[in-house]
Amino acid sequence: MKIFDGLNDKQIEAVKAIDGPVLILAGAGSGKTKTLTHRIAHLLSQGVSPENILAVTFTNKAAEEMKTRVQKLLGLNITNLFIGTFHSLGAKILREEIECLGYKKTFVIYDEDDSFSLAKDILSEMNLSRDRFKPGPFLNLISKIKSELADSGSLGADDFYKKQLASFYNIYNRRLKSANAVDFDDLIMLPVKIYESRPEILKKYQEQYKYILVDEYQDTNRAQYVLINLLARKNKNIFAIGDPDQAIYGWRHADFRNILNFEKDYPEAKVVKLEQNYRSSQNILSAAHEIISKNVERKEKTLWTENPAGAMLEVIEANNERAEAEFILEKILDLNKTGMNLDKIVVMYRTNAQSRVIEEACLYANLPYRVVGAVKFYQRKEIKDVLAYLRFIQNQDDEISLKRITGILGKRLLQSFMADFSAKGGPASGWKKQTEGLSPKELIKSVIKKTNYYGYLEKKFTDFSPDGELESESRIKNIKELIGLASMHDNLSGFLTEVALMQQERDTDNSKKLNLMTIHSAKGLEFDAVFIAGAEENLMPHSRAAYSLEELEEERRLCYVGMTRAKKYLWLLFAKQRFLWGERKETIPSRFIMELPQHLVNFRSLADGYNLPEIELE
DNA sequence: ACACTGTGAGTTTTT
DNA sequence: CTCACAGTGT
Repeated sequence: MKIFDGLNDKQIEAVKAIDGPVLILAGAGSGKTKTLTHRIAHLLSQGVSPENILAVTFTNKAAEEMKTRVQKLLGLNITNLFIGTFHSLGAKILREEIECLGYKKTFVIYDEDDSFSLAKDILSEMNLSRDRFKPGPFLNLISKIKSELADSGSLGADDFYKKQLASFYNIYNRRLKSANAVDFDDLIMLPVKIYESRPEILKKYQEQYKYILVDEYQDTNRAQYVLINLLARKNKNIFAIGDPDQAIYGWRHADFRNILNFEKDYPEAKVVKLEQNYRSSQNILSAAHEIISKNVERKEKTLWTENPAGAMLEVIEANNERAEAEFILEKILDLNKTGMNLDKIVVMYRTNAQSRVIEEACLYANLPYRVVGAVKFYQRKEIKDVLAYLRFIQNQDDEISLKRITGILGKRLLQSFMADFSAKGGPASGWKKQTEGLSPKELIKSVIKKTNYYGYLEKKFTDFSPDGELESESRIKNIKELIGLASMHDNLSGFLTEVALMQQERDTDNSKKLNLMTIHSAKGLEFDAVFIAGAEENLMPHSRAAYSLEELEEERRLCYVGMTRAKKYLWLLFAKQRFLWGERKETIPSRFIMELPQHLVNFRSLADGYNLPEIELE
C-alpha cells in the first residue's frame, strides 16, 4: 500500500493509530509533515469522510504544503477537508456563529496594523501622556489576556497605569465590536467563548470534526489549546504532533507546557517519539544535541541518524560585522562554485537589523539574494488603501477603514463619496447599489476608477521625489497583483478574510537566490549550508532574554532550531566588535558557542593579532 | 495641506 | 544609525 511506502516503523505506528489520543514527539528533520500527511491519507483510505477531519497548522505555508502533499498521495483533490491555520479555523467558525455574540456576519478582521491604529486613536482620546502610554505595550498585554483566556480583572488596578490599562482594554474591545471587527486574538478567543456558553453549538462541531490533527503543538497558546481540546473532548481522536525543543514563540504567549502535559490531559494517550533524523550529518546533530541538552525544563529525546559524520562545524571569529559578512560571502561564492545552488544556502541572524550588512556584501559581490519575511505584501500602503474601500463596502461600521479612506480623500471629497455611496434611487446613482453583486475583482477595478486611485498615486509620488515614477509604477504593479488574487474569489467576505490572514509576502519569484532570514523564520526549513551570524552575548541570547531562565532556555532552543536547519555544512560566526545604534561595541562570544563540543568544531579567528586561549571551547 | 526638523526609541512576529 | 512621529512653520 502506497500510504506506508517510505515510512519507518515509528512513523507507521503514528499513522496507523487512528482511534484515541496520540502524541507524536517529532524531532527536527524526523519527517513530521510526512507523518501528518500520510495519516490524513490513511484516515481517508479507512473510510473516514473528509468533512470529519480537521487539520490545523500555524502558517498558511504549512497548510498549503500539507494540502499539496495529501493531494499528491491520493492522486486526487479532496474537497471538504479542512486543512488550515488556527486563525482560519476561527474565522470559519465565527463566520457561521458570530451572531450569537451580537456581531454581524459581515465582520471584518483587523490585522496588527489596524489594531495599532485603533489603539493610537483610543490612547489619544484618553488624553494620556504619549511618553508613558504606548500602543505597543498596551496591545501586547491585551493580546496576552486574550490568548490566555483571562479577563481584564487579571490586570489589577492598584496603580494609575494598571487602571488605565484596564480601562483601555474595555474601550478597545467595545470599539472593535461597534466597528463590527475582530482582531487576530479574537479569532481564537471568541469561538472558545461561543463553545463554552452554547453547548449545542459545540456539540455540532464536535460531531463534525471527529478526527483532529494539530501541527506544532508546542506553539499553541492557552486559547488555541482550549479551542482544540473542546472540539476533541467528545471523540478524543486528537493527534498532536510537535517538538518541545523547538518551542520558540513563548514571547507570543505560546506555552509549550501544552505539549508536555498532553499525557496528563489524556492518560490513555499513545505516545510515539520520532527520533530518526533524515536531514543533518551526524556531526551537526551531535553538536545541536549538546546545546539543547543544557536546558533544564526538557523531556529527553535523542535524535540519531544513518547519515555520515560529515564536515566539522566551523566557528569563525571576525573583527567586526563587516568582516563577518565578507567572510560569509566568500564562503558562499566557494560553495556556489563547487555546484551548490544559492537557494540551498541560508544566512540566519537573530535580529532583522543584522540583514543590512549582509545585504550590502551581497550587492557588492553581485550575488542575488532574498530577504525572507522582510516586506509584507498586505502591509503596503497602496494595498491597505484599496482594501480599506472594499472593507468599508462589506462593513460600514469599520471605523478604521473609514478613517483610512478619509485620509486618502480629504474631508471634502469624503462627503461626496459618502453621499454617492449611500445614495438611493435609480440604478444609475448610488455607489453602494452599483457595487452590489460585483466580484472582488470587479470591485477593486470599480474602486480604482471611481476614486481615481492611480491618479492619486501618480500625483503623490511623481511630483516630488526623484524616483517617483518608478515608485508609483511599482505600487500600481502591486495593486495589479492584488487584482490577480481577487480574481480567484467570487465572494467579497472570503477574499477579505483570506487577505487578512495572509500576512506573509507571497513568494512569486522562485529563481535561485541566497536566503537571508531570522532564525524564527527559518523554522521548518532546511538547507545544505547554514551560516548563523552574530553568535554573541546580548544578540544570541538576546540581551532582553538574559534575565530569566525561561527566556534563556527559549534562546537556546532558538539556537538549536537554527543549527538543525543544516544538512551538510554549518558555520557559526561572531564578531569582536559590532556597530549597534550608532556605537561600536566590544562583544563577547555567545555562551552557546562555548557549549559546542570541541571535537566537532574547527575554530578560526580572522581577527588581527588575536590568539585563541581567551575562548575556551569546552 | 505639506515640508522640514528635532526627539526618542529601536527582539523575535507563524496569524 | 535609522525610522516613526509630533510639532512647527509656510
